[in-house]
Amino acid sequence: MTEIKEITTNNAIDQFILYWGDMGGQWGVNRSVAQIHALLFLSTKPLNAEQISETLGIARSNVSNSLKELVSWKLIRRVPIQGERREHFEAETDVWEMAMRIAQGRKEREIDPAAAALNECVAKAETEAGIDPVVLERLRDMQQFMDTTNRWYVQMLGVPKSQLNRLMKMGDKVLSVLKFAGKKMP
Amino acid sequence: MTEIKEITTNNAIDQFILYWGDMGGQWGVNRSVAQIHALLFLSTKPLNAEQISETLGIARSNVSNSLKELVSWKLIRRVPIQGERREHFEAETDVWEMAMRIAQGRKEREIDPAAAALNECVAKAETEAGIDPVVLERLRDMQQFMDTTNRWYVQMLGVPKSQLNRLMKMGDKVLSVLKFAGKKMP
DNA sequence: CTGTTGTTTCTGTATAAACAGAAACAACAG
DNA sequence: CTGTTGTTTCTGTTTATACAGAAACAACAG
Repeated sequence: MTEIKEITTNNAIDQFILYWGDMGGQWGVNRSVAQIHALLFLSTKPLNAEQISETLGIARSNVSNSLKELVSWKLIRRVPIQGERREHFEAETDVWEMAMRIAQGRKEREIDPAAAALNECVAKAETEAGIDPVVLERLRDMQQFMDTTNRWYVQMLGVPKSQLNRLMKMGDKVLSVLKFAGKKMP
Repeated sequence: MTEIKEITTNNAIDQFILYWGDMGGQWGVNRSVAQIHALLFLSTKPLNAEQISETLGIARSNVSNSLKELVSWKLIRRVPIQGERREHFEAETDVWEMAMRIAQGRKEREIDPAAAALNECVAKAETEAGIDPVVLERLRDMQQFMDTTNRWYVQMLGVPKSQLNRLMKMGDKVLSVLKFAGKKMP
């Protein structure tokens, strides 16, 4: 495994790590975390912090923190290796499982607090004198939307992967099966 | 409308703007953009850049740029006002429409490029000698997952709001209607 | 108890993003 | 043509985040 920080990156694995790295950046995840995840995702055997640090050219401490974060997301797990003192890690390789875990994490860390904040706002608006009814309505719409989305989200997280897969593959065909009125694209 | 940068923020509208502002921060959107969006979302009449700048205590230039970005996301639109020289703006207030626009924007700016990068990686891996078949398989799984998700996403974006709403409200009941085998939560 | 190995927390530095204010630009009225 | 009003782009500063390296800490072997 080469030092992937170098400019010359010609093999697919390194490129994937690089891409995944700054893709993470665009999301809330920082580069180190995303790169480590990518590395473990493509690794055929568990790796320890040392190896990761060397492979990616990331400081040992940084690796340690990033691993902790990835574990908390349940995207990787500690794996005890026979006759080895130090901890090894391997990634969840089932992509559906992965996606579910990420979705779960984002829900807890971002969506739920946002919903709570919104509820607070609506509650305050309701007791507040002199608030324009139109404004109140908009806040309520927003709240309701968030609520619906959230419920849906939770339920989907509970659906087994295989069924979810099938459901998504159906795409908008579900609509015709459910015999909803109206045409596609109004 | 008070200067919402102040610490004392007791009314619901300002609080919403504040929340929305750093909620945006957690997403890819910066605070200014999100705050302006929030302000317009709750405003009962179109506002011009000047008013926004004063209300939020954000530099005129910053407001201008943020407005441009919001327009590009189609979350707000320019509204000509009778007998007024300067441009006014109003927000899309239908929350479903709003969500669709955001989803659309994120797809174009983030998901599509990510998918393209991934395809490149897989292509490279396929021509590459000495790549572990397991690794190749993982990359392909990832690619396929992304593809499925993407297609689904596109199709859902084409579904009229009312139907989407109904669909989401059904939640996991769709599964039983579709008579999928297997139980919920394996 | 002391040396060794591995992990975590802390601290300063570098990097990138957001932002204000200024300058440049455009449209128009008189 | 010139002054006025509004908009956009540019530039330097501020602020937040990521990060490396050091220090502190823990577990254990001998």
